[in-house]
Amino acid sequence: MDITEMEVFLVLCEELHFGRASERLHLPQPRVSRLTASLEQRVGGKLFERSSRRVRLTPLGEQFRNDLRPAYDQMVAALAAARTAAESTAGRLRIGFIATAAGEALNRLVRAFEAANPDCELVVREVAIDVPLDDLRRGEIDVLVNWLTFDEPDLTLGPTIDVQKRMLAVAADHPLAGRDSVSMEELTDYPFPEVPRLYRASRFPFTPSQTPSGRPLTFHPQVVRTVHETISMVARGQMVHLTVASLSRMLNGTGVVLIPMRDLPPVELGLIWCTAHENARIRVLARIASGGYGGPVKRGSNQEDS
Amino acid sequence: MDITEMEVFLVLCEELHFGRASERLHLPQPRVSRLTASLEQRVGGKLFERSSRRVRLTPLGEQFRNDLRPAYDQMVAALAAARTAAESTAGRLRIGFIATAAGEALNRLVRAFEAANPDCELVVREVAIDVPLDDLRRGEIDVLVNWLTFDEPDLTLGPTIDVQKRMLAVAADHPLAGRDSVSMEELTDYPFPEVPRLYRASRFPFTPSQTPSGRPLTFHPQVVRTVHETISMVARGQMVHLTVASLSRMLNGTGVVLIPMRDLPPVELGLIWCTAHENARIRVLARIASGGYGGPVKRGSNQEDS
DNA sequence: CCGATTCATACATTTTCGACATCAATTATT
DNA sequence: AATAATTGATGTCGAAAATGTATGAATCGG
Repeated sequence: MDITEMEVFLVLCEELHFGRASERLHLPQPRVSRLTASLEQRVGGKLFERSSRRVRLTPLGEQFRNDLRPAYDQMVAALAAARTAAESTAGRLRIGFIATAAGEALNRLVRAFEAANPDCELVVREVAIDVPLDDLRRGEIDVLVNWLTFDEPDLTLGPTIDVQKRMLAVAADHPLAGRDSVSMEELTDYPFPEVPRLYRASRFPFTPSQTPSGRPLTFHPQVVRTVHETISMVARGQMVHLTVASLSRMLNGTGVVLIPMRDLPPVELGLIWCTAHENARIRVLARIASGGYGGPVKRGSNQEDS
Repeated sequence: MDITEMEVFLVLCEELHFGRASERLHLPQPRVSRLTASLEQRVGGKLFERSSRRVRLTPLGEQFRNDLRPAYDQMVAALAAARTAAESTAGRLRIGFIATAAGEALNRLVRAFEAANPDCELVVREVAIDVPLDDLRRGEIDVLVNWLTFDEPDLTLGPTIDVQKRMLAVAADHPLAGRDSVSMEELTDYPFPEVPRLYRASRFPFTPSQTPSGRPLTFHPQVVRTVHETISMVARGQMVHLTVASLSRMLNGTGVVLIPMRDLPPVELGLIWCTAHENARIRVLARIASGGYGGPVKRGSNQEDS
């Protein structure tokens, strides 16, 4: 079954003239002859009744045209739809973010994208902090806004949209509460929330498992799932938490305060997506996000830690 | 747009394994790889997310599959239906016959065909004596049962199903009525019904326009359209008519009698169809009709006048 | 009877296809 | 942690198929 044969057949059905059909198809006329003959052999009967002076459909040809025409149109439409889906921004883009990542940087990005791509339906939703990549891999979201600390082989680390200084969250009545800054070395005896495996096995641990000098940290046995659970635990003095400066937004009246970390570099907030699921919408979002900083960064290419 | 690419794509969608897909498609595995890559380039985006260990559809691939699958199935079905229509006897076969051709030979043929091809709906109807080929060419009938006296370029003269001796129909009180036989040479002064052009420009005139010795016949100015009109005119002595022996069936009580023609060869009754519209049903009918006499005879090949 | 139009065919060239060997990446095994 | 096995991608070469140009054959109008 050859698609060219069918295209020739369908055009010839309309033109009923080999010469005109060949012009419409941008094919030499002998080819129209041969392809028609070939299709007739494939079908097993004459499709056209033709002399050098007149071309008409046979009953068989008419039946075949009636059956084939809608199928062919549908096939062309399917290809066109796929091309559109691949190349146009029209469609839907689902952005997932972890609670801590919500902030002005994300809002700016979303607004800029919406303004530039009114034909794209944008869905922005929060994803669980402990399993954000699952949503990405299952295709429930298209892009994840998270700390760029992973190095997964199937993911692309996109542009950075924000950089956050590292802070320690402690209860207001914690011994460290009044300090101007804190070093990791001082934290070995305070329990941290257990870090999901994902954040441990990273190119850049969001929460290190030991201090720069190599001493292990202490981890609280209880699993916390959301940032609010963590804040609650910290407020009650059950644990301390390594977080980012922007968390202050959420701390009003919680009895939790932030202290700058002296020996932890800032973390980058950025876009992450499945390399295989990349599409025009994602590329455009990444381009907008990167602003003047260049295009998306594939895994492996070392992104600079500011 | 290449059909092989799509077949590979659809099979790969099911197998999600290049090796198994290549087996099912009877293609070498490298070709499956290349064709998939080619389709992806055509579409403009990745259709599969693949590592050496796992193959999965991307969202784009899934959409494309959902769109393409029904179109492809429909296309395959269209081709299958056409092949069936071309090669199977299932369907409808419309046989047209002229009134004079009705008789045992036609009945036998119809019964034999019906018995052998119960899946074929047979329609047998009478067609006008003056324009039988129009019905054939317009596709209102598939096969015509008529005297094999034509030589039209677009028609196939099929097998003979009956041979009829030539008779002259005259009124019972006609001067020739009592004769054992008549010669053409005796008929120059009796008016014949006007012969449709079709029957004049033949390889073998059903009604000659002159006697064997070259003397012209006389034709009645009035046009007769059916055999019954002719019988009526003959009965009233308005004309004589060159016909066949089997017409006697219709003459009971009409006051018309038949006299054998001495110097006119018998005519063959046979099948005629549009060469371009030939199909399995027609071929089978022709084979049954020809009995032991061989297959259908194409125009040009001189059929023996018995 | 002649010329114009139109569909079919012949042949040289280019392209594609199939088979094989091999590479690169990933995972299971030891 | 090192190794073997599996799997998809890539390179190459001879064979086969498709393609384009030129030409032939049939029909119709004048």
